[in-house]
Amino acid sequence: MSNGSRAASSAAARRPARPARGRPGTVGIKQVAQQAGVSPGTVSNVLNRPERVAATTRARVEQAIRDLGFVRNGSASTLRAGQGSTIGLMVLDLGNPFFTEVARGVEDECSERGYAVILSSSAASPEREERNMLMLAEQRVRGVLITPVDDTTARLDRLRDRGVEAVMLDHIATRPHQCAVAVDDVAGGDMAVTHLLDRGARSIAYVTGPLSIRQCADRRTGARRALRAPRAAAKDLDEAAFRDVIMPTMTPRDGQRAAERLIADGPLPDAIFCANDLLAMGVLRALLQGGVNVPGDVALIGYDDIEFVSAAAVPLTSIRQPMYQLGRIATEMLLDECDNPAEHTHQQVMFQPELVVRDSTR
Amino acid sequence: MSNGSRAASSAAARRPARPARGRPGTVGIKQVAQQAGVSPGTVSNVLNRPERVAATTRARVEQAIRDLGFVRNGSASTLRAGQGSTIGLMVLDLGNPFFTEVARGVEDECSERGYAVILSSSAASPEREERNMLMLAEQRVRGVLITPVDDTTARLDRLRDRGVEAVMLDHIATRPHQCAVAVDDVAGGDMAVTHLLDRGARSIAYVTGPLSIRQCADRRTGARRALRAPRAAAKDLDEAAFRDVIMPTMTPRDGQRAAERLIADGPLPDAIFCANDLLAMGVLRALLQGGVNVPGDVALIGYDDIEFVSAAAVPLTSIRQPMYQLGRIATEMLLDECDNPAEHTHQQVMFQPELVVRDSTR
DNA sequence: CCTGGGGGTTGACACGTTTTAACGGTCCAG
DNA sequence: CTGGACCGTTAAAACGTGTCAACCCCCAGG
Repeated sequence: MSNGSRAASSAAARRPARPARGRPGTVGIKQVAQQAGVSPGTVSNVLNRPERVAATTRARVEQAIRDLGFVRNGSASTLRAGQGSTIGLMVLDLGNPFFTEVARGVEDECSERGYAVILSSSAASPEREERNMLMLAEQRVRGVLITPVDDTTARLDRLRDRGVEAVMLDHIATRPHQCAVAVDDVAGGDMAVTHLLDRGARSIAYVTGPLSIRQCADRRTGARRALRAPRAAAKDLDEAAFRDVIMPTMTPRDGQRAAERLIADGPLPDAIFCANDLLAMGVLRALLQGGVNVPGDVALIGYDDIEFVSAAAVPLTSIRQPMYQLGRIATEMLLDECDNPAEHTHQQVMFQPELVVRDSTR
Repeated sequence: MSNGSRAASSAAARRPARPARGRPGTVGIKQVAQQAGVSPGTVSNVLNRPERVAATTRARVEQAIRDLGFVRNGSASTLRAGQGSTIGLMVLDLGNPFFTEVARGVEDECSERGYAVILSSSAASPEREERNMLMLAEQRVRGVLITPVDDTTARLDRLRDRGVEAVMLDHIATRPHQCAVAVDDVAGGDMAVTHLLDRGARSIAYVTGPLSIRQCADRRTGARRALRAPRAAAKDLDEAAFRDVIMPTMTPRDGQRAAERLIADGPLPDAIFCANDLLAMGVLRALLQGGVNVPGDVALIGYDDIEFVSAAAVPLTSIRQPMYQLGRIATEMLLDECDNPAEHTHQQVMFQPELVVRDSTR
């Protein structure tokens, strides 16, 4: 479908015979030892506990390492040590900017601490999640950061019995002996609707994806909570002022259709709250095309605060989630758990979202 | 900065003592063999060449594997075999939707073929690239997909000498004995400007990032080529109709500033070509705010065709790059090179971009 | 001069798997 | 009845590193 036509300018050169210097990777700890005139054990010490070896010897070994271009064999280390220095990251959907930002945080933290990240996407399929989890287990990852596709608790417990720690991402832990990092979606929904009420809205539509998605449901719960709060009661408002528009998916196109439906169905609400910035951008477009003034006639607020909403025709107010931080903190917790499991206490960190006000509600 | 306040609801449960079933991961091929009443070698055969072992024996072994929850130790396999089944993916910037899409393609292809992906970001820093490359080498990856931060050819050659194959992503190979996959940016620039000319534009501004970025420079080259083409000459146009607006970075904010400058500087061009959709969205916003009609007064075209441009106030025409395909094909080429290096021919595949016309040039 | 001690280094073994040559058993053909 | 071929299985030797007990040497103290 979207594949550009491929023009192979493949003049293509036959691979030249491998350089004569022998099979690659043959430079091991032994060769280094020989070159430096020490025993293999000493080389290993230089690599892992440099303080135990005399400065002059160390220098000699390090020189030999450089001369020979030695690179430590991670498999052998891992095999011998019983544990490696890689972690697994299993996300729901690589196409979603949310997970991309999380991944960025994870990668940065790992890179700084000398860990490697094995990336894996379940693409929301339990089978694929299962398959990739097995692969991670085979790789003997130190731990796993996972956004579970459904209730994966049983699988995670099995993993942990095998020594693979896990931290759940953007998901509440169902068991106490489990780390989890999430953002408070109920608070986010509350925050959004409270803001709309403060701006004078007296009727609100909630444009969302399926309520079977936890995030959509939680944000809705928060929204309705805001309508029961004293602040709303003082204005003589209640949940009757609230209306759902449920779409099957959460793309801009869905948002557009939702707004068209709202326009067709009769009197517009004062404000629209979208479960997602992509939906919000679609809604915005339909409203503008329909001659509706934003925020004059209808105020609009999205969720996630992805980069692009500030560049929309009317910059969108949104609820910001600390996505990058989410990744970093989760990684920190996981590595802490790995490094000293003895005194590690399982935590369930809940981040608070943040309201970012822009023109669409001003 | 952007970290939501963290509210640790860390009632936190002390980790329960490890289940008594002994150290985890202790289930090896030996235990399976004992349980099934065969020798370790047979278990290995069941795992790797099932056809060589009698059906009944195989069933017995498989049952034992299930009963014990055995998971093959990848490190040991890799150590013994001398090569594993992971590849490295080194991108320039995980925040860029372009690389995200590429990564999605890579991950899908690998997942299907049973490979694991180690994700790594150089964040445009040569030091970090070097550091992470070392890590990949230690992991004994089968090969590397890399978007080089600068001229990394020397490093890549060293890698290849150690048996790590490499395919360059979105970059032209400088040596023939090297695989590379890229998109033809010159053609893309040509395509964009040709389209603008066809629509009747007689003066064009090119809003771009630094021309030291290859992509920006190539697209510009293509744009100017279009102005020298017969089609342009027939309309009595030449390169004088072309103007650069160079910004330090390529965010929506930069685009906005660029457009403001164009408005301030005097007569607007008939059309604006942006090196990037993010820039284009900023330009669009500034134009609309300034009361400029798009496409009536000024036509606008972006580059990349990221998902959001179709949801902009005026849906943007853009040049689509087959990002997902780029990742898949590159992975295919790399794995092919790994699987039979003997008869592998190095290819340099150049994808052709595609024009996607929307309202902003209609 | 002898002894004790300690820092520095050594060498052998273990990690879990794959591989290969050798082995025993079975069946068929001579 | 016997020799050989074939099939399935086995035992043992690697892969490259980390660990640890033992060892060597040199020096300080007796």
